[in-house]
Amino acid sequence: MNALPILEPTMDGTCCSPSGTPALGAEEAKQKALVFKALADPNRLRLLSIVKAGESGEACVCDLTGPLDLGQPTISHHLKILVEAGLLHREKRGTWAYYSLVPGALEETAGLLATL
Amino acid sequence: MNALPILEPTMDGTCCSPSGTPALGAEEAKQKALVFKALADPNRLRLLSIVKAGESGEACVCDLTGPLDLGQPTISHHLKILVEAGLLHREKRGTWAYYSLVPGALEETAGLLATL
DNA sequence: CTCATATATTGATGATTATCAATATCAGGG
DNA sequence: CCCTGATATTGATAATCATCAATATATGAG
Repeated sequence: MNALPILEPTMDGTCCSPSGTPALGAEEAKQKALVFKALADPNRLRLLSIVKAGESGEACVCDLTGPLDLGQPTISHHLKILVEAGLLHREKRGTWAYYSLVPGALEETAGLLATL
Repeated sequence: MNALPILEPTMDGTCCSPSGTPALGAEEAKQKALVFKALADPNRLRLLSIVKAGESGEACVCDLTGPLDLGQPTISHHLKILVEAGLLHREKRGTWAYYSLVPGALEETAGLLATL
């Protein structure tokens, strides 16, 4: 029920994949796939993009329901997936929930491709 | 029925997304999501990894059915998806089909994250 | 041509997912 | 306390997807 530390150290025994990575193990692959799963939806990519493009670096749900042609519950659902993937950070201020990019998360995800 | 040139120039009117990208359009997001969809499966990540790790930089289907616990038709199916996403290249030599990484494809995909 | 082997395609099935409508929670104002 | 507005959760449904069994295609050997 809580966010998985997907982008945290792999914690499956081996630390940091010993440079000359031979091939991807089943468990490791499953972890990495989770992040790409979160990115595998056009609307979620647009959500990330809008959050990133914003002046303040953050956006509330109400800023996001407009551009995308989706209902509010669906937006909330997508945002939750992005948070659980470790890509977005959620901060509740008053009635509003503000979402912002987790610093370095996109770069780290790009790095996953280099270490395949 | 043929491979989509997903990683080719965007060809949706605007060329090269004018540096200060404001936000991701619906069409653009759909295209980018296709590549991440291809990466959003653990077994496909492992296939990419094995192909990449191979000495010769290529692998035939018979090299891939072993490590993954999947039937041959399923492997073929996953490979097709990776080819259509522009990540793998397929070359038929005799009875065998050799798959290799499309040069620069992974780097280009990593770049997609930077230009969200 | 016939056979054996490697790969691809088809069709079916169970699992996952995206979406919405309805409802719940939660904070602030009166 | 009650109301309003913002966001989250639940339950249902349609679509997509991963997998397999069966079959098809294609290539080289004899």
